[in-house]
Amino acid sequence: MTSQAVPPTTVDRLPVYLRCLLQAKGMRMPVINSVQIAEMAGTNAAQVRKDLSYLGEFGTRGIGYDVDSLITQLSRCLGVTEQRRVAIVGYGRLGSALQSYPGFEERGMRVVAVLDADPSKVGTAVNDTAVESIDELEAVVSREGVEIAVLTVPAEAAQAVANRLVAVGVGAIMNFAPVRLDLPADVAVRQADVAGELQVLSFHLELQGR
Amino acid sequence: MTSQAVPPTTVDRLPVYLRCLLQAKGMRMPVINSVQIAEMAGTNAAQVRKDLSYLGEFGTRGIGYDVDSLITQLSRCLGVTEQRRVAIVGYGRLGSALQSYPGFEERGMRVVAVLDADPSKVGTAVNDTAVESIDELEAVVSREGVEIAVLTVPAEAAQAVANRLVAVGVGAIMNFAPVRLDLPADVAVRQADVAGELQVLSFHLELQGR
DNA sequence: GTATGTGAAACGATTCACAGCT
DNA sequence: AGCTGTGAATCGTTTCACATAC
Repeated sequence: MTSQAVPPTTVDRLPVYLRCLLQAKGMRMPVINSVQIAEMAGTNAAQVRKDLSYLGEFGTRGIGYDVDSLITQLSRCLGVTEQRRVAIVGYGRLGSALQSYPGFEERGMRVVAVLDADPSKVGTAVNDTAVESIDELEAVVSREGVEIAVLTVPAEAAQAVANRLVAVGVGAIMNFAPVRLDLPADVAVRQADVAGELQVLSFHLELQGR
Repeated sequence: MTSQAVPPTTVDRLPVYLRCLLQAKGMRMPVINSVQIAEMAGTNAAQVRKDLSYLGEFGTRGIGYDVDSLITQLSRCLGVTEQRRVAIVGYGRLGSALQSYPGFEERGMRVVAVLDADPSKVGTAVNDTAVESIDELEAVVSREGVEIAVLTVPAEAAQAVANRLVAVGVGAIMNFAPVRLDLPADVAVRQADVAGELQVLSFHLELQGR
């Protein structure tokens, strides 16, 4: 039923659509159409319809999309009907900021473990989760059933830690260290590089002679 | 000299190339070729050459690229030969993590101002920068010559704060709030949405039946 | 009448393959 | 001989426009 081969560009937009639909639900809209979704998401209606059509036929011609049912469908496609089990590896400033970010729970992400190499940080309790030693990485990942890891360790450590995560079965990694990870093709990796993003903004300023 | 119309996909990769070159410089490599850059950056050689060719002719046939001079060229294109003046707006956990991130300075970004709406945070000194009131936004931006703003305010406040930033002449905004900003076309905007990124990873897990 | 779903057209990005320079 | 720079070919994405369904 779920057609294979959803284009990557489409996948990147799905979380945006889901956010818009939740917002529409918050505004008590029972039904929404592609023009409205596009407006909220910052794209155009044709794009919205094409994107959704890769996942199935969720709309009703002449009417639009039922907000609740489209939320259900998108959540299913994104695999966030159950909370995903997330570990934060590296409890520095960024790691701790992410650990206490309230936006995760409501979007299907539960932080179930926090790891750090620094013994002085280990044992610190944050919310209901304690910081555990990175030496215990394998045990913690198994015990908690970690599915996604967020890497906020120093750049030098990132590859080694990623290797260990993959070896214990973690299939998805979001990497905040400014290094490219070399991992098996079946592991999903997203790279976050804030300084790099700022440089892209700087490029645009430069173009305008600023 | 700088040819117009560099494809956006190319621009996104330029910070990656610059990072790789700095790494090569650190390894005392005087010269590098497109195969080596590609390997470090996680692309292929043809892509690297095409990308660089949009910016100019920086290489020497039969030899490769002089590392130092390519660093200079890329830094120039990205507009980071001088430090860019950055303001962090919203001194919550994420804002404070970014404020103290050491990776900015070495990549051409200087945090010159930190703003927050909470009076209890105002006046707190961090590094050499004090947190100032968001009421003073216009004055601070002018005084410090802010070029790029990093928005780490609550989602509800993001659009209003962004409007004020643009009105005082900020031309580039990196937005961490999970809302699409509606701004004039000449303002450069990058959206960061960590929860959304994690949902994309979740999609890939779901595909593999995980 | 209205809005979806989708082939076809237009557009943009990546890869190929080689001429041109060192 | 070796590596860049680049047209041409391929591939993927977006947009158009309309048949189809309500």
